[in-house]
Amino acid sequence: MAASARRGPYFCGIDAAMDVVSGKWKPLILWELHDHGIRRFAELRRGLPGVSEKMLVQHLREMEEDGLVRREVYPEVPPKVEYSLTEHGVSLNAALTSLGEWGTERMRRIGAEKVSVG
Amino acid sequence: MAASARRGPYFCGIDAAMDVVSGKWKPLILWELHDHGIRRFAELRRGLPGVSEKMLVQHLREMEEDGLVRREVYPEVPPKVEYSLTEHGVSLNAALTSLGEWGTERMRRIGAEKVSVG
DNA sequence: AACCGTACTTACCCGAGGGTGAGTACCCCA
DNA sequence: TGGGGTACTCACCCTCGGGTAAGTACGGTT
Repeated sequence: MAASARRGPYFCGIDAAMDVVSGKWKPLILWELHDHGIRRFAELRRGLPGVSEKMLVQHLREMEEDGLVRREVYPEVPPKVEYSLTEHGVSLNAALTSLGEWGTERMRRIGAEKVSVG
Repeated sequence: MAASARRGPYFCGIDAAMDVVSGKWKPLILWELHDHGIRRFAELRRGLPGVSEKMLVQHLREMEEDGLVRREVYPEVPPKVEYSLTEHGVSLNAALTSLGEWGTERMRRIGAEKVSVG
């Protein structure tokens, strides 16, 4: 508890949306889940080069709380947990596409590099 | 110097766009300038309830560096500085509208309050 | 018996982002 | 003469987001 002071009050819609997406890895998680449909914890970890397990768990939990991500646990002996997007997660992703295009255009403009997976 | 480690490398376009918008007041500044066209420093300060002068200057400078904001100084005796959006600022604002709509919808869903201007 | 892989939790630490409050130079107005 | 308005700068402080590293319970592999 005392985890987050989220859920407003907000200045505007942008503010409310940013609250949910702010976090170093959240847009990437969103994209990864949108791209693959369903991902297990370790798959996500491998898909986000550089993320720590702590942050991945933490972000996933917050996104679950915010209704963006669905978490399904299989009570098997080697643990198995599957993550996927809810309809709200999907629609958020859609709302982010134009921003993504703007960012891509900006990267082109300023000649920024992409992070390499190494 | 040593001001910002911005300008990538980025994971993706979202990342590049978020870099430019991340900052407590930046989306609000963007909106305020889009809404009024041209604003002076003190007008912006009054338009963003709660912002400190330090943060306002700092954000405006970064947004100027990032090519979002145009800063015009009039060498008058009571200082006069006018801020407005560049074409990149305008297009970023446009790219943010769908996100803003998503956020507004989310506020409605969770029943979040708006910040009151007092 | 030792080690890897699953999906985490816990404790600790650091730097940056942001807030507070003061100072600056000049003018206008009461 | 003093207070308010213009647009800032500077120094200090403090929270918190994020990183590192270790521990956990269980089984399959070598």
